[in-house]
Amino acid sequence: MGKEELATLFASDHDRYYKVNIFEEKGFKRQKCSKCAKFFWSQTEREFCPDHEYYSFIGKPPTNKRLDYVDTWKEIELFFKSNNHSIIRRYPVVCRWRDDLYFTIASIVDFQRIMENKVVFELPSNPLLVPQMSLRFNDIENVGLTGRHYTSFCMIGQTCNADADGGYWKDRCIELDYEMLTNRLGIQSHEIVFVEDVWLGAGAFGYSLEYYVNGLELGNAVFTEFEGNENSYHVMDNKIIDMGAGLERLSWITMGTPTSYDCAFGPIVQRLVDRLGISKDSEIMSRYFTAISGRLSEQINDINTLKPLIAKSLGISRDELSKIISPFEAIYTIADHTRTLLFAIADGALPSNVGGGYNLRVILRRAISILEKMGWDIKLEDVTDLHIDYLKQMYPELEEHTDDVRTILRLESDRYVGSNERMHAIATSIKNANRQLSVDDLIRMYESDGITPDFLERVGAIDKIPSTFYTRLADLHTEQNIAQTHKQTYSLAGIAPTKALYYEDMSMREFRAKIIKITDGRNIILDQTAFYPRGGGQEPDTGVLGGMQVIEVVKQADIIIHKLQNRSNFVEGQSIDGIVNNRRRESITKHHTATHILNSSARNTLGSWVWQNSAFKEEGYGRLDITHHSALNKEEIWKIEQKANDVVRQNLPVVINTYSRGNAEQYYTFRIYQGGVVPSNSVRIVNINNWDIEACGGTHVRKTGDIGIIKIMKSERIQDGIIRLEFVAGEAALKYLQRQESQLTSISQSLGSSKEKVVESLQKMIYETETTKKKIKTVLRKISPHVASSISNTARLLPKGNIKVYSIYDEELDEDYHIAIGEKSIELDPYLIYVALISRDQGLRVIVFAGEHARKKIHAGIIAKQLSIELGGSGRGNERFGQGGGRFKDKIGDSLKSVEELVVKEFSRTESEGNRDE
RNA sequence: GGGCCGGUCGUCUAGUCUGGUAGGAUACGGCAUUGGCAUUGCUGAGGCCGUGGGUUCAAAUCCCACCCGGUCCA
Repeated sequence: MGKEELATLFASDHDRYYKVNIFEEKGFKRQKCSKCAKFFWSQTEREFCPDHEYYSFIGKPPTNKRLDYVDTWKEIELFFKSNNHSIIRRYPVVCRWRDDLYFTIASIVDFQRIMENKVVFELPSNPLLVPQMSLRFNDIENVGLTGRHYTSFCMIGQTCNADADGGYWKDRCIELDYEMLTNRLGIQSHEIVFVEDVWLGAGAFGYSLEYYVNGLELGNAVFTEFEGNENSYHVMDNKIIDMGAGLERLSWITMGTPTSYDCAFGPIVQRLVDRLGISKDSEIMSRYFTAISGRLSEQINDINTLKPLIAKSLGISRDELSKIISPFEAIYTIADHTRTLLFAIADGALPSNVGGGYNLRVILRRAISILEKMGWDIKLEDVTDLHIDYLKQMYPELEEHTDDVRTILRLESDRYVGSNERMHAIATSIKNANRQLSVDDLIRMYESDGITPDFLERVGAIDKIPSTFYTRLADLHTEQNIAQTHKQTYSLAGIAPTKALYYEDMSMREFRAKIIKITDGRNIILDQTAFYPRGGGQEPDTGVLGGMQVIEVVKQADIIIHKLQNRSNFVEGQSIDGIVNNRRRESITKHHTATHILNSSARNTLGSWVWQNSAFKEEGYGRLDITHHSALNKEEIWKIEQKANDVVRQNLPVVINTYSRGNAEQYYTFRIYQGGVVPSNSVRIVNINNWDIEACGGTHVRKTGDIGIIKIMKSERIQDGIIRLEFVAGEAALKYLQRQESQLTSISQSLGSSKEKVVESLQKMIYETETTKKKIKTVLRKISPHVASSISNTARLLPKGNIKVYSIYDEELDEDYHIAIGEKSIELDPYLIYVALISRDQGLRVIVFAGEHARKKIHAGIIAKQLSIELGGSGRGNERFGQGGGRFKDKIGDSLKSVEELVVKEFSRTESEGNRDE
């Protein structure tokens, strides 16, 4: 079902879907927009829906209240609190509870969990209100320019499950919103317009009412009533209201400032304006942004084409307008970008070149380049401090991250400088080389070095940007194929959840259970089991079930499936005994608890931006990927290891309890989601004496001392922003250390040294090898004239052309020697042909030199080639020098004999050719 | 998540397509010119061509894997 059909469906019964009590009570009438045919409700007669209106509130807000950003929130918070809503702390902007999103893009996302490809809603309270900071990067170009676009904004989420305790449906929802607008914000009710719309999501849909004041959309109440598809749908058991309203806009409507940025970033903008000494023409600004609001539409979404038109209507030149507006556009953009970075970094995201981090790096560099372009000496981290100072009233947690945010911003700013220097160096070399660049060159430079054609044009490396550049670039990115990982699933309809004995008693290794179902003779489902299934990065248990080997255990929903190595002849209903491989489970368990300890140890050592990215726990070793901006050095690794082992030695208790998700999140914060998405309503919290607290379904030791020792084997940067630690714990650590020692022992034995002095001995050996190499070179240089002259004397004179031939087979010296000697020999004797056959491990090498006179008749390359072919290989070269080789060592004698013959033949050939030429 | 680019004396780089003695610049050492310096000339030292495999008589060069750095897109 498409959006249009849905709209028709709901409009056909608008009294059922859109009419709410308050409309009746307050005299709102349904009307049709004469421009776009949308239906809307308002108290006054209107020709158009608010989509076609100017922002008439700019300069003259429709209320007597003036509420800045934070005060607007406080007002709304108070209102909903007094109407039985729980006020929920904001969720992180980094969306750790959904695999399909990097960032939280709307308030409703907080309460959505994906379970088996279906979205389910889980509200920690009902009804509730949340000031959810949300990040969106799809409209970056308009940020700072339009007065209302952001990369981050606060979406006030009024969320309600209509069918749960305390729930309400559309009448109450709109009544509350109406009251909020009129009583709390003081807006005249005849200014409010509700527009009918529909909402269509994955597997669910509903209708919505958007509310506008003076052309500005303030909020949208979505009523998700149905689930299913066009062919079959039904009313949901738990209908959901998702009302989202932008705090920036709610504040803006009361303030009537030129832009909403003046509200959201009020004190920040003011400080920057003061510091930079910018003068403000409020009159022109108000008129300009009012004009923008009316003209910016889907037809004209490029603000730059609008600017000349607006300048004309304001009666000033384009330059004059630009002079007034540009500094503010810059300040607004910087304020927006820094606020987004502040929230993202505080919540544990890092700028990088992959994943969501890329968006952060883009806006960070964008902000810096604006600062550069304006010539302003302002640091991003100073702006984030201003934000923190303002927003801490609403979001006190930001203050804890002040230093960490500064650290990351400084680091990234420095990286930008480095990358900028590289860009300039490349541009300069292009300019100096005076090379013409093709469109392909430009595309390659952009994609692989980040050098934009705009930059090249600005610095004068190219004359102008080829017209085809952007279309070519767009073409390159239209085709994208996304690889889907396929997971094996079993049809398990009607099977009861397996009782997880491994949770009830983590020490249980033997149990008796009844077989519920068998497929393939190999996949066994039991009524209960002590086998831990694969999950959360922990490898499954192995062991024995009814005498058969279990090689794999997986969990699908709440059902655990055991895979046997071979087909069994068990029957359903039979009772069998299970035995879990104890050694394996113990070792995996130690590695798992060690992962938690290391994770917190890394965060304490490195900084609060460290989160677990993923982890893997095997019998023999563990792997922990953490988010961190730079590769680790030896000292950092040692520190992390040290702290982790301190925790082990303190023998802290590991306490596991189950909480409801809402309570766990609000009490322990989102730090608990290190392992990623938890797909259930109750959360198992593993608490290592408050050193580390994580939501985790894995098996753990009772006390940290049980781990024995944790040893980090290595760290590597697997991608930008992610560091992998590989480690061993318990017995695996001991084995690792023993292996290391035995290697060290054998190295020191080979060196004839002791383990204590092995480094010293090795360095000495390397030094000796190097000096020996040098000595050989010197010796060769010194003796080569003497060897050359003796070669010249012993060479045999050929019957023709005064040419001498020297040939040798050498089993001891290498080609470097013969190249040096050959070179020297022909220099000394211009009539000489020097041929060396050199033995190698397998096969042999041929070196041929021809002196200055000899080469007039004899081509060294040809001699080398022919000799090599005889020897089962091939060769090449020029008149002076040729080389080649072959495999047949047994033909050396023959070849050596045939050298003279070959030379004579070659001589006569060139002789006759020479005659022909004459 | 999907791509792309790069890694060669201390530093900057040519050579890679098309396999054949790794070359230049700069800094460094020595000698000469000079009262001294700048300069200039001559000369010397400095390279497991990121690592490991493969192909080949022969690999900086071609193929594969990995490591390190950079970058674009979703």
